[in-house]
Amino acid sequence: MTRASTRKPGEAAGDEQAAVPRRLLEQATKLFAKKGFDRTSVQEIVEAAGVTKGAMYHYFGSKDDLLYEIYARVLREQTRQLESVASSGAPLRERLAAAASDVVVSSIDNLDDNTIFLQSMHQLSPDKQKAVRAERRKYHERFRGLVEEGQASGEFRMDKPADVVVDFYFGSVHHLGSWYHRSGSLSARQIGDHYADLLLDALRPPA
Amino acid sequence: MTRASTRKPGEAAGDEQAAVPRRLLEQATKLFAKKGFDRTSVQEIVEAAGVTKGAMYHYFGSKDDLLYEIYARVLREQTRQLESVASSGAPLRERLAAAASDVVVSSIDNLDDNTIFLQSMHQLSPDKQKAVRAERRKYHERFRGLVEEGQASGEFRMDKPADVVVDFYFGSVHHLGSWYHRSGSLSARQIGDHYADLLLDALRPPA
DNA sequence: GTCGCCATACCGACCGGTCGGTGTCCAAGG
DNA sequence: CCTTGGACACCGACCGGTCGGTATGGCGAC
Repeated sequence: MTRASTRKPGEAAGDEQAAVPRRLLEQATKLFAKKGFDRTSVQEIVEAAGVTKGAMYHYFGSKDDLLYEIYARVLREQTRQLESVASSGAPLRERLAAAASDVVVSSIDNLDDNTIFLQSMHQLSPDKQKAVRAERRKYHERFRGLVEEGQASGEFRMDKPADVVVDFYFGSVHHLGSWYHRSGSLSARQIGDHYADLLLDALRPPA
Repeated sequence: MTRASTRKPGEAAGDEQAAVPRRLLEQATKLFAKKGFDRTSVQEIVEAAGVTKGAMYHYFGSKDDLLYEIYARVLREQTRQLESVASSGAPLRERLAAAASDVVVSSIDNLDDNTIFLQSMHQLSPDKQKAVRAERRKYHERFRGLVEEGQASGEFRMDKPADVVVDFYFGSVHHLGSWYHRSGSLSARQIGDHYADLLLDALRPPA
């Protein structure tokens, strides 16, 4: 009954039939963002992905694993992007502005992941939660390094601790999902640039 | 077995034996903040409060109601505080700075409520969620009014939409719970003043 | 008596995870 | 060429346990 089955397992199958693990992750992301982790049953996920529980527990050890994989994917991508921007040869202010704007744009592009991050992280098992926090911490530290660099060079004000500034900014970023809607009049890039402006201007030395 | 029961219901009972609804709300707040709404069973709440499910369902219609009451209490208090600060006769910048700093301090004083707000709002029934959002919206609009007032008078930059600025700032505030710890070296008021400074300085007209 | 307040016992729904089995493909043996 | 066997991918019925909510009854105050 399975059509087009002359396909190597694990192989990408054009753009019609995605691999099962990917479909699972994709649907789980949507459902977790819409109803929350605890309110989404494994049954719902597998139905949305068009498979059965057997398939899911074949690829993932638990429902927790599913959530963890979603996090890990997002974190890897954001860290990669930050590293690439932060280590370019551009002037500091430009690098910080680009990093600040980019993280907004990518957060909006993947609003679902962002929402899940916000709402469901504390529902992970303690050890996996620790792993996520560690990765996240590395990201924040890299970003903080940029702020400190500007403070050391005198470009930025020094009367605000860099870590407070970083938490201040990422609070704003993480909360995008609670108010941003595609139907709004501002594009993701516009929001990103506004946010980056606000951050950079808040960092100007006081008059 | 209930001692000291010669007490009018609804009456405050010294400082030893709080009223049952209050105890329920108090313990529910702690547990929701620690484990999340869905992970906290009604059984755990009533045990922590020293009563049984019969008592809880006598005072509250559902587990949802408990959560809703917690929200409503916080929102009433924050709105009251903002109104009082915003309508004083002080200069605009002082009023906005006070409002911005106060909301940080009160968010830190009640970190549990703040955490719950962040994590569990979407688990309310749709109509109650709507009620909470409406109240919250009123709060944001009042705050935005201050920003717009400063833009109209030329004190603040006009190239950033006021609602973006407000969402930017409250994102930061809502996320305090995810990083602030009492053990840190900064007091609630210090954080509040830093945040208010960052907001006010970000609003300075660009050079 | 009856009314507010609460305890106890219990129900039905549902959920994450398991487990024995099935269909398919490929490689080796004859 | 056909057979065998076993690795892989997946199915779906089922289980133990938990949870929100309810029905009933008791008890003290008026």
